[in-house]
Amino acid sequence: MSSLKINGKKLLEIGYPQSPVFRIAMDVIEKHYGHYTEEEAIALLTKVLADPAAYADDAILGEIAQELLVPAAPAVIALRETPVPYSVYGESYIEEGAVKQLNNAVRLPVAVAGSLMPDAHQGYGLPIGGVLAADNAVIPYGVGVDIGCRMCLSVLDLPVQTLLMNETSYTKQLMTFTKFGAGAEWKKREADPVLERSEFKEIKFVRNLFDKAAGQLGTSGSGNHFVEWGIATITDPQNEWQLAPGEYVALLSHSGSRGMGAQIAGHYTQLAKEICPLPEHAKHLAYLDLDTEEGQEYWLAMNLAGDYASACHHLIHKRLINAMGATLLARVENHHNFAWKEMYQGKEVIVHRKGATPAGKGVLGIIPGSMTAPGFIVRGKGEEGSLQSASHGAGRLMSRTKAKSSITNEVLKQQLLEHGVTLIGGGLDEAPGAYKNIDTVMAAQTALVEVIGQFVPKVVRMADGGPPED
DNA sequence: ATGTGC
Repeated sequence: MSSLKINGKKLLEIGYPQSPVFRIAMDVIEKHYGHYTEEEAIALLTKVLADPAAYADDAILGEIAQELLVPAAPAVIALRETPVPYSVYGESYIEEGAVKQLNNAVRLPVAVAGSLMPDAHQGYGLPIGGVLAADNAVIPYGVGVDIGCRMCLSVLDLPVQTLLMNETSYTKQLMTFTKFGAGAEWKKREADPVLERSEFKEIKFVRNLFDKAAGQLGTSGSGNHFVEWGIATITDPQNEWQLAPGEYVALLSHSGSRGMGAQIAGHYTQLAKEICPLPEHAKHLAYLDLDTEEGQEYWLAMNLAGDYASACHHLIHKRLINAMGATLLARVENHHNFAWKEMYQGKEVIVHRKGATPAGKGVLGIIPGSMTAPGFIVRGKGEEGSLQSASHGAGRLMSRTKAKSSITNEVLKQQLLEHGVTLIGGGLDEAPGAYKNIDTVMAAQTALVEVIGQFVPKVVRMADGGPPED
């Protein structure tokens, strides 16, 4: 018995789509029509392609026909040749990969304007430190994997000397009331209004995340997340709280929406990629139209994740402030991975900030440095060029892998010693040397924010160093 | 970033 094998090129010539049907057609011919000549087989396949419905119930050819009846994948959406306007702050400090990514983003059909912050570096889709305004559409990876990743600073009434002279109780409470690590959960759960939200009932995908969210409330996760005690210095006499300029004990935290947000990000970006196929080099920028059910659902889920991240910070701060018997004097907090409905040139747009601090006129924010470098309390200037945004930190100088291979434990220890910083947990990938100089970054954005105070870390807790290399 | 896979 001879066994006929159909050439893929022939299938293309007669108009077969490059889909699973290719493989199926080849297999069916080889298995059932091995005695045919190539001409006969091609004639048969041509007839099936011309009218697949007529063959749908055929015992043998039905397999091919049914695959042909599957609706074709939507055509790839082309990027525009001409970008919309975009600005770059601190261009000389920004790696090429980040600029290339923004260049794709400002060519999306829904793009309105873009901006790159001075701490920008390459990410997935939109770069970290990237800002993009879109027309009635939301890009899940324009928000990022950690939806609602944010900062929270509490300025307290504790005497500064208590932290500088004896940090024992600060360290002890940090160990008791913070929890780090991927998947970390508290054994004893706390009630919180965010867990009562109707989205947990109304959105099917979100419903399944409730248990994880309830267990992880008030935890910090891993990576660059931290909770730290330090000294805040208020420098602006005209500050919003009428605090006397000077030094205060303060608590600073950095974390996001934990597993819940990560699952939401993953689910809706997958959905976006199916609905909105973009060219390969821009595929992670897939967006959801806000007038669609999927877009609406993501918007609600994203906002829930943002509020959940906020609740996590508030619980951490409440527990630590209570444990120290302190009173809250001032608080500054902001998301830096999120999307907002804002006005731009008289029109409502969706502003994505992925690793960028909102900096509308008079809006307060906190931009952290590193575990040994100061962070800054800032007041936005409402600069339209940056879409009313600023950097979200110093930005990475080295990738995690590069930091782990080029920074030593001795160097890190020496830096901590020099700055009088106690580090609990943490890995070399988060060492100060892995980050850009925060002063340089701040100098590149004087048009975007004014500094009204700073924060110097003293006792820092992070997740233990990353998992062992494979 | 997340606890588990182009």
